[in-house]
Amino acid sequence: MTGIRAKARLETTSEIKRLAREQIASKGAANLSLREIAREMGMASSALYRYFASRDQLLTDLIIESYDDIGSTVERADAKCSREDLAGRWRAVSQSLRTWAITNPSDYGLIFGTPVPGYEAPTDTIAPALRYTNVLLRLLADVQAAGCRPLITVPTTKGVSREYKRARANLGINLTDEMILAGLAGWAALFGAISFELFGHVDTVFTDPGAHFLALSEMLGSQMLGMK
Amino acid sequence: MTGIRAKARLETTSEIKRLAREQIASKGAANLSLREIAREMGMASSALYRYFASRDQLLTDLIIESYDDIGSTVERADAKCSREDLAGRWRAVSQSLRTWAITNPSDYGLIFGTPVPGYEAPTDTIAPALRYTNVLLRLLADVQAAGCRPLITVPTTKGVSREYKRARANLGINLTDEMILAGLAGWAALFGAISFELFGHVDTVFTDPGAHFLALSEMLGSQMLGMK
DNA sequence: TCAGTAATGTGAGCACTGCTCTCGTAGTTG
DNA sequence: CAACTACGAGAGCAGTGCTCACATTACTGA
Repeated sequence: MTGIRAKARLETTSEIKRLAREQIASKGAANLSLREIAREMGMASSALYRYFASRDQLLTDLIIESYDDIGSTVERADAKCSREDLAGRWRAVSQSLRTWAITNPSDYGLIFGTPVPGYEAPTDTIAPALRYTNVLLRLLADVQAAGCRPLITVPTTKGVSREYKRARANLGINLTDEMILAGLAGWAALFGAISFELFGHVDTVFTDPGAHFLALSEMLGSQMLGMK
Repeated sequence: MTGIRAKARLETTSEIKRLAREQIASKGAANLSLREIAREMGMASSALYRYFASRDQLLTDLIIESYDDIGSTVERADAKCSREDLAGRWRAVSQSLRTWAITNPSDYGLIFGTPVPGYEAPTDTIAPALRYTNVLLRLLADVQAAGCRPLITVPTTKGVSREYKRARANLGINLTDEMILAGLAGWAALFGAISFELFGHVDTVFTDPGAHFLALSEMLGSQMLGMK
């Protein structure tokens, strides 16, 4: 059963992934080299294909792990707060997002950066990708249930409410149009700010982007989303 | 002066760039192959190095062109509006941003996607990169001058106003803390939303992301930024 | 227990990549 | 017209992902 091979396989697999992450961090996903991994491990490059069908498969596995990592990080941050402390939960979630992104910049790039054209995200990635999303959705539901109202209204554009109706169905939630718009706006602002910071678009403007990010998330939570 | 060579050089250079963009669009920046470009042009691969010092140099040149392209697109959209029509200008700018991104997805990815670690953006890219930013900054300045006030206040976090003071100096602008925060929030939300859409993170949620984007930008402009 | 099977590692090899170097040719310029 | 320089060709180097035939070695069922 749990013989020598099964154990060795696990170890080899995770060692490959570890070295792959190292390479991606130092030289970028584009320059990930299976041969170099094999060299570092002292084995023939062809042996790697016993563990991963291709370079793309290895990358996909790393992406799934990263989704799970950010998912559990955000879940933990949210779980630490009292359920009624909505503003505190929003703060915890947004801070944990940025912290995770800064700690694992190459993983963030892997997930939220430029995708490879034609790379169809395998279905295996969908569930892990939903974990961090669900934390926000649950928070929004709790906000709505607590009677908080976002400080905004939805412009009466034809098609918008139909689109939001569809979103409710697809995501299995029951949020008002205002809440959906406000939630997506906050979500987009957080990730936009993190991407700007991580991808080097505000280097010349800020010296302490964290201070701005904190102000941003406070503003989004308390004022736009109306959390108390 | 303007001999046969000078003319041929311009033509060859732009033909290389054209084919490069084609390749990036179909196979991604990571899979851009100089040899394939040479093959398609019917010339030796080594000849390409008379025009671009390296693959990276070619990519850098493409990035600069893209910055200029998005910059002029946004400038044109803004210029079409009456100066006093602040809400109209915001709408025009944000719509032109998304339209450009959707029309040129690979260029958007090149600029706003995952950067290559260690790739130091050459100084040549700074000026073109500021063009689209400046359109927003001028709009924010006009909004402030018109007496509009964003519907938000800046949380009194220590360090934030110091940071915004620095931003004022670095960008050569004179906006209030509220306006800076609101402007950056709106900016981040727009790009966050575009990135989510383009990089395939809302595929399963929306069928017409444009409707949501319009609602988002209207909300950001009229309510968060307080444009009239 | 022991033969058969399946998992694992090897090394050669194919077709590709970016890039360099030498060498000949053909525009340009004093 | 001679000297110079820009340009293109082709060979070659070191690297890549991936495949395949071939050993070896751990597991497994009779």
